[in-house]
Amino acid sequence: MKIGTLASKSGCSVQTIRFYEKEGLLEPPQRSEGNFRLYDNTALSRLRFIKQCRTLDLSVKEVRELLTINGSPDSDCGEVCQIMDTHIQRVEQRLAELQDLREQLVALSQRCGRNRTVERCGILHKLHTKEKPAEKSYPR
Amino acid sequence: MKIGTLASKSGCSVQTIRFYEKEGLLEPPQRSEGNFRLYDNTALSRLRFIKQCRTLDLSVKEVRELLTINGSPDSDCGEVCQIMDTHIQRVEQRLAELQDLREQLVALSQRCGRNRTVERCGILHKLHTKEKPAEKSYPR
DNA sequence: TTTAGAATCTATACCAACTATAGAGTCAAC
DNA sequence: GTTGACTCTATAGTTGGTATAGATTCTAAA
Repeated sequence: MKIGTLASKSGCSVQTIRFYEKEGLLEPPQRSEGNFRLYDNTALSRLRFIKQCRTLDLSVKEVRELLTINGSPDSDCGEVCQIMDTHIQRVEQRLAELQDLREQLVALSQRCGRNRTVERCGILHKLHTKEKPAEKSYPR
Repeated sequence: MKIGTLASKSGCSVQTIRFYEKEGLLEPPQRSEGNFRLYDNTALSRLRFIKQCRTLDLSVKEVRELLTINGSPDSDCGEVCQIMDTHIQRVEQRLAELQDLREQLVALSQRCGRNRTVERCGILHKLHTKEKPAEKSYPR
């Protein structure tokens, strides 16, 4: 099948498929006489695996690692578990940060009784607070 | 004060300050004879305001809007409230997505009893599931 | 058979919000 | 006068794609 067919079967865009190839997630496929990429069902499976991983927010690098590990079926799967655990921790940390952020935002939002002048807006006032805010990081 | 001093007083890096200037958040400051940027306390306040907003994950564009609004103290603050409300909704949506994601990841992680071969790893097996996953978006 | 349109190709630029580097210039102290 | 800290501009890199441009290739109707 050509790239457009693979795209609709996988739910990835054509550009994304080419991008994954460039990133080494998909192997360079065969080419037709006219230089069109030709895929088989193995490629489709692999692409679905990749998409599944990306839906779970694993990075492209992690997906690449998982694919490599997957290529040696007899080694043990410790690295897989490791990657997942690390990822879960990342997600949980971000979750905590966002919950905290949400609270701050809601509290801030309530400081304005609405329909005030800019000069008297409680939100802007609070944002102008001089305190050096505590160091917090919201990466990515 | 020079840019390094402003950086340590504000908690922003020197490069970030120059970046904010390029992005129109900070006005181009005076320059010394040797072409060094020279800031006053007004610039420091403004930068702290910007940092506060960024800590709350408002986009640079939104911060620029807030700064503009802030420049006309007599107009009403409806736009401010609007920006905050929209932002809160965004944060809440992302929060919901992440919670869902976390559940999926934990469930997936539990499928491997650890110390298996790659071939028998429940995580990898599940990731290879052929089902076309439901459309979900985790933007940004 | 011609020809229009769809699909594909490569290469490049763009997004956000910085961070990092190179190579040059400025300034203070010893 | 020279070392070293600081600053300057300009450019590239980060992540995971998306969006072009311009050239080919293929397909289907006239």
